Amino acid sequence: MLEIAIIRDHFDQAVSGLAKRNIKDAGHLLSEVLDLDKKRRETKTSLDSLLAEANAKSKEIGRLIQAGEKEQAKQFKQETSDLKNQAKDLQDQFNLLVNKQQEALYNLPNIPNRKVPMGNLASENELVEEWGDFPTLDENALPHWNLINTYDIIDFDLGNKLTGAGFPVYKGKGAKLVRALVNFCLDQAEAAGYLEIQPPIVVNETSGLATGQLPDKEGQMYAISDSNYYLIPTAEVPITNIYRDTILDVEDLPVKNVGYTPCFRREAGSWGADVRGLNRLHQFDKVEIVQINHPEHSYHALDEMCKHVASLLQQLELPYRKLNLCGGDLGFTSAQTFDFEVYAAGQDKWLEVSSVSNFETYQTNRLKLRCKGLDKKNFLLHTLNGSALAIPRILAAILENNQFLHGIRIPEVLVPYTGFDTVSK
RNA sequence: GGAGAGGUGACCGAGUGGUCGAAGGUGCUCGCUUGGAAAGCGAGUGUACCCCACAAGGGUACCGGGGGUUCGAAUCCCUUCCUCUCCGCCA
Repeated sequence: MLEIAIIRDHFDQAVSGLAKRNIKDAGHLLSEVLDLDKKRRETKTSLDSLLAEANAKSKEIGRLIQAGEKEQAKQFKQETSDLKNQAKDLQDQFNLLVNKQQEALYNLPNIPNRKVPMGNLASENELVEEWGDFPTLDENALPHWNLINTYDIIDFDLGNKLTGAGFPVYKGKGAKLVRALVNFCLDQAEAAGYLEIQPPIVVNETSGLATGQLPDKEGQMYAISDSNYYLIPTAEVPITNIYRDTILDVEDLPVKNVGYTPCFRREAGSWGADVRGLNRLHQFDKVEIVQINHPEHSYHALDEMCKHVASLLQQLELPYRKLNLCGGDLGFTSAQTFDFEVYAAGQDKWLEVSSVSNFETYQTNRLKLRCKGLDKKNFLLHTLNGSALAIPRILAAILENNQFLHGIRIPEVLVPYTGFDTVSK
């Protein structure tokens, strides 16, 4: 949720920022919010003074009763009662305005950082880095959804039997590869100073609201019936919510957490012919890095997190490209996002394996995650997160890029984790 | 799942309708004291919003969450969540 103070104090910047997202009437939307805010404050002011008067009279009643002046007290009671009735109406008005303002703010996306490029389509994302050479494959090279059958390491039919589409069963070396990748990612993050967290993978409604999955994106999460619990779509939700309603000290910063969790996504409506095999799943494994940082250092942290992701991909020998997402492609809550895509040679496609974002105060405003400054004043912190990494697509690229005639070579860095260097029949 | 107890500020812990944003203690900050430290003494020490210059100052709300009774509630009533103890069940 945007801070009302930002809209109030930097109106023009907010308008031009939102314009990058192709929101045409941004100026109109924002002035509406400011109008509501103005009314809200005016109502608050008169409500408060009414209540102040009623409180003063109430106290007086206490004194009058003790002094035995019953008649006077009786009259004050009546007066106070009237005041309270007026206050009640104002209170209702005030609550209505608060809700309206909040709703309006919920519907406004984050303001893109000024380095976010203009653009509407994914094709307009800015290529900022490219690494690695494309593998040269045999002409009989296969996409991973064929390879996994050949070597019997991942079984979609079985998953279908147990659950449904998008819930694969990993077997033998397939299962081992997943475990190896998770452990590799966790170890790398730990070495980079991240504290490992193993959170619940089921969260309540409050948590979903705080990180913004609710109320607008219910379609993304699986809800558990007969409770207000949800399966998490990413470890970001439980890990970030650890810090909901907290005030950190400057010395606590930066907070760096990493967590491995399965992630569950309904992906309602996004199932298509181009989404095969491991490219898009309803359940998948992901290692997520999260940082909470001082506003002055958050963009440095964003850079640091990108370098971390790049290092993982390089060690895994996967050719990748890094994209600075344009306004139109930017996630609702993000101020700036870099996507990492690896090249999967078997299907000749770039697969998004990591998305690293700075949310600035957009999340912390709802989370009420603040920091006590040296001047004793509280201010909102910045949150950042990124996948490091999304396992199935990494696995897909490894399988495809390292295939040879009778097997698949495992990247060297993974061998200590897998215990084998080749997948073969 | 059954029975009972309880949720108060950073922490411990008073408070059963009026002057309680909340006694007392601990912790923390600043000052005095000291060669230095400890002890001691004094002052301060929550969050959000509103007025105002985001100053000083003032106001409102908040004693797990929500609702109610009352002129007035941390205190009474309803509801919900959570914690603890005992019993049962169980990886």
